[in-house]
Amino acid sequence: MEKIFPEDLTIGGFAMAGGVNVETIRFYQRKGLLPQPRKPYGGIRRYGAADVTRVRFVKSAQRLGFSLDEIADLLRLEDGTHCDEASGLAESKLLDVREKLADLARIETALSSLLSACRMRKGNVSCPLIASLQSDNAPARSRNTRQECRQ
Amino acid sequence: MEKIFPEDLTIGGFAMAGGVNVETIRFYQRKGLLPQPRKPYGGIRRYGAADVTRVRFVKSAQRLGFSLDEIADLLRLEDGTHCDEASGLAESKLLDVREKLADLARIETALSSLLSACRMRKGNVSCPLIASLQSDNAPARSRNTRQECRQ
DNA sequence: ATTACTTCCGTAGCCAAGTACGGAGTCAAG
DNA sequence: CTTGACTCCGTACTTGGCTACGGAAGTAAT
Repeated sequence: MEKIFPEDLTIGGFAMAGGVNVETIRFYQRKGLLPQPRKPYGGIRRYGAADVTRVRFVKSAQRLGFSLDEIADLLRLEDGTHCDEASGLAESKLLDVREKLADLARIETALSSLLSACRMRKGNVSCPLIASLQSDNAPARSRNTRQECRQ
Repeated sequence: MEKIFPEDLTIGGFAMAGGVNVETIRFYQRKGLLPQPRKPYGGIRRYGAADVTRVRFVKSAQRLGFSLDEIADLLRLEDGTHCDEASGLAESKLLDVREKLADLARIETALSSLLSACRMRKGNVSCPLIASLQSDNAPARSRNTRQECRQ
């Protein structure tokens, strides 16, 4: 009832399970994002659930704006490096992630308030989307910077 | 005391204020991400604070994993479109943003617990970074999927 | 008016991240 | 033991997002 394939996908099945295409798998192997499993003597390589997990992680992190190189860093954190080597990296990534969280949260607020305002059809609701990512540098006299949804 | 230039940057100053290079400004204009201000008769275009705000928004959204096309969508939300046309788009972007938030939050948790574990030098702390983005598809029998930091 | 610095505009080049291609080898079914 | 589908591997092409280049024209200081 759980999972039928425990450890023996070919690259085709692996790609499908990971939601990417075969060439992408090979590309990631070349970049070192995925390990290349031993080839059983002139034969065909096999892949398991851990590989699928890993490729999905790559794709998710990518949607969050990390580059493949940054993702490689993250993966090195998880893999067998010493904790003390890793922790500096982890720390900087953590700051990075927290900034992204804050920015996203601001966008979320802006979008959802925009939506609820539009839903109750008040007309002329303000659309503070762009302003949502301001935070630091304030233009102060916002004459023409604040725009309105045309009812 | 507030801002010295209210509305009259040349493209060079604009680019500098936005933290991008001049060519990027032009590129965004071609893509429709920035409006091209009227050219005052065979002369040179001027830009203001609102433009700077806008280009910064683009850069921030990009760091969050949005493509220029998606950002154009977001900008259309803010600009003069009808609320009712916009709200469908806003809704789907909101879902998108919320997924990203959740993923980022999971990464954040994983990173910070990794860090604090490493700091108190317990040795053999687990590195649940990859697992953090799992949520839906569980490989169930995690035999070799869970790895450890080598002390 | 000359000089030095921009701007303008079009076109071309660059890098990251894939995606496609083609020929040779492998493998399971019939 | 052939056929069809797949793998392997190298190389080449594509797309998105810039970045650089080059010549003409504007502009500011000397």
